[in-house]
Parts: sequence; structure tokens; C-alpha cells
Amino acid sequence: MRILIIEDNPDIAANLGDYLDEKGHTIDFAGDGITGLHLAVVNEFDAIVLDLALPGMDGLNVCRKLRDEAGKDTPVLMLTARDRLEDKLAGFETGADDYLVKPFALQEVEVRLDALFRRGRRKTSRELRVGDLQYNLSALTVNRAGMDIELNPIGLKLLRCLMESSPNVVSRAELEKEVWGEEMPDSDSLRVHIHSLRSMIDKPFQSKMIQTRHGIGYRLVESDAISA
Amino acid sequence: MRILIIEDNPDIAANLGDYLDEKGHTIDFAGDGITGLHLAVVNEFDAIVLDLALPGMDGLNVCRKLRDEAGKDTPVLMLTARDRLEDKLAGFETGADDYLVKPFALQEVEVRLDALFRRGRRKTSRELRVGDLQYNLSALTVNRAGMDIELNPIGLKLLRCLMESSPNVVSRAELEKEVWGEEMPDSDSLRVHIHSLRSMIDKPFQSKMIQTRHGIGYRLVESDAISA
DNA sequence: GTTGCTCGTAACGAATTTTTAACGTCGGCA
DNA sequence: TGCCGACGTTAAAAATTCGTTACGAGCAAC
Repeated sequence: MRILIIEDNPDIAANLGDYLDEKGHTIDFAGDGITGLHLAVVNEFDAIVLDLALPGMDGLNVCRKLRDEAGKDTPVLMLTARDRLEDKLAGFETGADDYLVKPFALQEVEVRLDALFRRGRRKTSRELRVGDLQYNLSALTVNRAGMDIELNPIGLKLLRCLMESSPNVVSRAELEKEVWGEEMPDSDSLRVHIHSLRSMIDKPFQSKMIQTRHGIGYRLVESDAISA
Repeated sequence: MRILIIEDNPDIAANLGDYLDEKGHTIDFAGDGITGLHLAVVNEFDAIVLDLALPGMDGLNVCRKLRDEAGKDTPVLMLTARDRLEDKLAGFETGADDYLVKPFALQEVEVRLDALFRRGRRKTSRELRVGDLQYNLSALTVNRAGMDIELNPIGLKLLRCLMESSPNVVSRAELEKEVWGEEMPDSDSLRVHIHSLRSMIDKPFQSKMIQTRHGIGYRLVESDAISA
């Protein structure tokens, strides 16, 4: 874990730095706000420990500029002697992630930094991709070659099933179960929905990504090259 | 923001719940550890406030089981009277994200919860913005193109949820849970509230930021350009 | 009490999706 | 080649979902 300590008191900085170094982290120091902000913007730290009383530039301003002007979302742990409520609120207001009042235990700093780091490692939005076709699972949107495509609920389910299995064949039975579960419609409406899905996915692009395997099912392939 | 409060003291729970509700959040309660763990596992909360002294199951165990057995990474803010260092370390050890010692200020709880939530969504601001629409989370005010807009509590919650997810689609189930938590109304009043929200957000500006995805949900977009 | 506001409920037409039905086409097989 | 089942296509019916309006209960301020 790479940590930046912005603190003008050399004793505190050295003390904290040594402790975190012992714990296996990599530490960088800044003795004033301007240097600290610069380092924070230029480098990629996993977390920043920020003192509020700083020469050059106040800690609150460092945090605000980091967030608003540099657009960095590096986790920030504020460290200060000010324990009044409004100070804390002001700290969080500027975009801090945690706020610890001096005097503090070194161990507490470390576990709080750990907690920030854990939370920072989060999975991003899931997305399926086959060729130039993209399916954003969290936004429930589909786009192909930069063009957004709005699909029905059933169209989305079918496409998802096909994309997850691509380039393998999916049997009609599987597709039907995916869409309707156990209670399927009386007639064979899957054909109709495949047709309308094709009209959205393939027709505007004059391609044939959705292929039919006669008597077996359907499959989705990147190119429309036909392989027997 | 959907929050679960696990706290056996009814006074504290009600006090905190009322405060957070006023701030535009949706609150669910659990009076003991078992119920709390169950709710936390089954539902998707944005954050959990967890008391450590609980009947049924200790708060530390609740957190541990939530993380290890259920695999949930919902942000957890521990709330307790124990202020010894080893208690704090034990709290973070079980996977807590923050640790606040009683007595605490209600405002501090809120800003800390908000910081946890922001971190989860990689946001660093107390203000939401989509196009020319702005939502100040601190003042609970909305304005568009310089015009202030006064919204109902429900309208605020809906808009907040839509803005946080923008431009992704939010299912009606998600919106309903965001507004009413577990106790939903019998009828489908979401449509009515969407309508009144539109009359405030879109109608005066002759735009269509709030779009309907038939059979899927709603989404908020910057422009009303329709992409096919 | 009165006023004003919010909220839940109900109702109904409009819009969209889904199902059904009908018919033409294609592919494998004797 | 000719048959038959599986598939593609289209149109219309049926079902679902949505937008809108209206009304009354509940509640707080006055």
C-alpha cells in the first residue's frame, strides 16, 4: 500500500512513517500543503494522511483542490488536533473519507487506512462483449459500433443468454427457460422474439451475428462468417 | 441512500432514524443481531449502522458473518460506547469501515455515512449534478439552470436515486425500496410520484430528462436526445 | 376548526410489449 | 424431386405497463 503523509511536524511524520513502513507500506512525505498537493496529483497513492494545520496551504484547501480541481478520488484521512464538530463536518465537506483527532494511536491510523483501502478496491460495472456488440449489465443498455440500442425486457434476456454462451450454440429450450422460466407461453413465440431481436441487432448493420442451427438452436458470433 | 440501523436501544434508534430520515434517507431497523444480519444479507443497503452491544448476536459477530459467510461488502459504521484501542482494532478487524464512539453527534454519523457511500461510488462531492440539474446533499436543495426547485421528501429521494445512478436505468423495485424501504404501499403509487417529479423537473423546462424504459424502469439523462 | 400540503388509492385511456395466429420459406431426407 | 417439420415474417389480438387526473385521509401550522 502506497501512502502519502502530508504533515509539517517532523516528529509526528517520522513516527507515523516509521510505523507504517514497518507494517509493510511504502511512504512518501510532504512537509507543506503545496508540495503535498503536487505529489498527490502527480502520483497514484492508495491513501493520503493529511494534517490540517499546514504551512503554505491549509489542509482543507489541499483536499478541496485535490477533489475538485485535480479530480482525484484518492482516499484521504484527515489528522488534526481540532475536535470540534464543525471542524469535522468541514473536513468531510471538502471530501475527506475519515477524520481522526490527535492524539491518536498509530495502530488506529493503520486500521483506518486499511479500511479505506479495502473499500477502494471495488469491482467495476459488469459488461458483456462480443465483437462490436456491448451489453452493460448494470445500465441495462446495449450498443453496437457506438450506436445505442433500446431492447425490450425479453430482448435483453435473450441477448444476454446468447452473449454469455457465445460462440456456443444455445438450444431453444434453454432460451425459453431463460426468458419464461417454467411457465412458457402456449404457442412458439420464441421465433417472433428472435426475429425482433435480429431486427434490432443485425438488420441495421446488415450483419448476421445471430445464427440459426437448424433443429438445434441459436448462437451469437462475432463475424457473420458461416462455419459448418 | 438506504440505511440499516442495528441497535437495541429504541431511543437511540428512533433518534438517529428520525434524523437520517429528515436528511432524505430511507431507514430500516433491527433490534437485535440476528434480525439485523438477516436483513443485511437479504437486502441491498447503502450503509449499515451497527451497535456492538446487541442481544441475540454480538455486533462484531454480525459484521464478521456478514463479510465472511454472506460475502457482503456493504459499508459498516460501528457505533459503540467502548473506546479502548483494542475494541476499535477488533472492530476494523471484523471488516468495519468506520468506528464511532458514543456519545456522538447525529451530524457526524451522517457525514461519515455519506463519506462511506461516496467512496463506494467513487464520488467525492456532497453535490450531485446531471446536466444543468444540481442536487445539494447538504442543504437538500435542488436547482436547475439557476432556478430553485422545491421538492417533496419523496421527490427528493427519487431524484437522488436517479441522479446517483444516472445515466443507468433504475428498476421500479429499486426505486420503491429506496423510497419506502421494506414497507411499501399496497398500490402502485410510484407512477404518481414520478409524474409529480416530472412536473417539477421536466415540465417547466420542456425537457425529458426522466425517461421511461417500458417494463424495466426509469433513468435520468442529461439531454433528451433519443438514441436508437 | 380551518387551511394547506403531502401522500396513498383508484380509475381509465394511451402506449408499449407480448402472445397468438396465419402463411411463406428453407433445409434435411427418402 | 417431393415431403415434412422447423424456421422467418407479418399482422393483429391480448396483456401488461404507463401517464394522468381526481379524491379523500392524515398531518402540521395557524
